[in-house]
Amino acid sequence: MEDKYLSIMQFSKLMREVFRIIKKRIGETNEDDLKITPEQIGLLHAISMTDEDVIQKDMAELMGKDKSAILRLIDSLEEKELIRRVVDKNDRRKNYLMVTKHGDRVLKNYLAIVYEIMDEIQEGISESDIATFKKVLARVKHNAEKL
Amino acid sequence: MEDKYLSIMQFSKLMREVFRIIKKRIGETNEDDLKITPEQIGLLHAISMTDEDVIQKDMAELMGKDKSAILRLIDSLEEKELIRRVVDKNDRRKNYLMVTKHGDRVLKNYLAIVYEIMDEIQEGISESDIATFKKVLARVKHNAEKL
DNA sequence: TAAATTAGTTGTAAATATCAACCAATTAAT
DNA sequence: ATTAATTGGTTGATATTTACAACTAATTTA
Repeated sequence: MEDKYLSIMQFSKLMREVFRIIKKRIGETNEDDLKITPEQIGLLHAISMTDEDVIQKDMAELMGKDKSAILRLIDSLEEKELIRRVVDKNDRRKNYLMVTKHGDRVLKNYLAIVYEIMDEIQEGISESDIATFKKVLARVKHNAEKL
Repeated sequence: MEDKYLSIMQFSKLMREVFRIIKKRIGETNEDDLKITPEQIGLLHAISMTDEDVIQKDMAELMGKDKSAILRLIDSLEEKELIRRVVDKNDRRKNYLMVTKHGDRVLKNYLAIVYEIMDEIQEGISESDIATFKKVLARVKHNAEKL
């Protein structure tokens, strides 16, 4: 009956599974810098990926979270010296979010582990199926944004 | 560079987006019974879907969470009278988890909304692409379980 | 019968989230 | 130009979820 639908429940579980694997691998490296929560790395990654410099408000919108939630994530990233708040000279209400060198390094190392896992997780799946998967995902994302 | 990989970060964001939409739609219905968290409905759904009667330990394994986390989710579901704990007569350590009529009703109504959203979210995607998507997902899940 | 295992519970602590109230800086309106 | 409104960020309060460890009670195994 629900066969034609993507199952959001199964999605959630898969995500938990993947983050469990990431956590395990990170633990094995003994690199304390990498011991960072999914939410924190997600935000760091998002800040690092944007084409333009961003302020806190931008990230709240981009991540689809309340500005206070973002603020606290930023606090935790700043405490770990992975990013820095830089006040806009022209509009002193705004904090630009800058990734530190250390932040770059940590992100890179983290992603290396993630890609390693992704390689294993995608084993046996053809490139064209991966492409289709990504195409569907992009479309779903597009459709979802309008709702 | 990271083009051949599925992006776990984007995945997370999409999931948040979908749950945001669900929450919004639920809010519009004004049905208080449906105001239930994603984790709670996820567990209710999982309990309802199993072929055999399950105990708490089973759900912890199935959901990939600590047994105490499951226990507290069960507490919250029981408080809302969506499920009931029933002690096994032969082994009094075990609690079978039974979905109440009310629980069935709430789950059904919730899923109706989810399916409605899924219809909109899958618009413009061919059935064969959806099928491929699900195939990939199943394979990913399978691969992930071994790690 | 004693020891080990199993299922569930409780305490504690951390992380995340939202909402509302608030301040300070900036912009718009009268 | 002064007041009013808006904007970006912060704080406080509260709720949910999670894991880990220590524990109890019931059942099995030795």
